[in-house]
Amino acid sequence: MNINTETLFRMLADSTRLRTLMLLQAHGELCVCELTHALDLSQPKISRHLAHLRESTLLLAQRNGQWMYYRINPELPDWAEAILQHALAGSRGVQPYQSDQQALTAMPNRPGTACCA
Amino acid sequence: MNINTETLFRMLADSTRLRTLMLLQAHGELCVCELTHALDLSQPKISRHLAHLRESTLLLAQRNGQWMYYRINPELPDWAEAILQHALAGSRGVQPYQSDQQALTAMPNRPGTACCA
DNA sequence: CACATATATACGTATAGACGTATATTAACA
DNA sequence: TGTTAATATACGTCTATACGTATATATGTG
Repeated sequence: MNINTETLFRMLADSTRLRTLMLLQAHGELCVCELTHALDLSQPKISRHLAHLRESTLLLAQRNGQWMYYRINPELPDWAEAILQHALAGSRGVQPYQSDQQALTAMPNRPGTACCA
Repeated sequence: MNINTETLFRMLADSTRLRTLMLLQAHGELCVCELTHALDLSQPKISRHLAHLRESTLLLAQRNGQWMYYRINPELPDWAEAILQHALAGSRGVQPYQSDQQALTAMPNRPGTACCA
C-alpha cells in the first residue's frame, strides 16, 4: 500500500469520513446499514464517502450476501495505522464519536448478529 | 490545549500547511522568509496559512526584531503530537518534503545565522 | 523623518468537493 | 419472473476555502 500523507489527511478532514473510520477502527468490520444507523446520516451520503475511502485505499470492501462489509485496509503503512490509532485516542470520550459507538451497539437487528438461538 | 481531531485534520489536509508543519517539526523554529524560500511560494500565501495554523492553536508565533518566528505549539495533546511525528515519518524521503528540507538548508543569508565571525 | 525590509490582511474570484434527490445495480426470495 | 431490501452512482447546486493582487502594518536604519 502506498497511500501518501496528503491523501490520508484529506480523507480524515471530513467529519463523516472521520466518524466512519473511528467506528471501523473500534469494531473491525461494519456494513453500510450499520454505519447509516450509527451515524444517522443518509445512505447515499455514507456510500459516497465509503467510495472515496475505498479509492484512497484506506478501506477494503467485501460483499457478503446483500450486505457490503467495509474494513480498514490491514496493509496500510505503519505510520498511517499509527495516525488512525492516535486519532481514535483523540476522539475517545468526545462527541459525536462517543454517541456514535453507543448508537451502533444499540442498533436492533444488526446483520450478522444471530437472531435466533 | 484542546484542539480536536477534526480541526487538526482540516489543518493537515492542505499541502502548503502540511509542508510547513513538516519543516517546523524538523527544524524547531523558522521565520516566514525561511518558509517562503524553502517552499518557494508567495509570501501572502504562506502568511495566510500560518494565520490559520495559529488560530487553530497548532502553531505559536513570536516576534524577534523584524522577523516572526513560528513553532509547533509544545502544549499540544499527546495524540496530536504523535500524529505530527508519524506524518513526518510518512513524508520522509518523499517529494516535495525532501526537497523542501534541502531548499531550507541551502538558503543563503538565513536570519539568525551568524553572518560574521 | 524617509525609506527599506518583513510580515499581515483585505477583497474579489475561482474551484474542489459536499450535499440532496433521483435512479441504477445487485442479491434474496416468493 | 416480479418484488423487496441493500447499496452505488449520477447530476445539478451550493458553499467553504484557496488563490492572486494590492495594500496595510511594523520594525530597523540612515
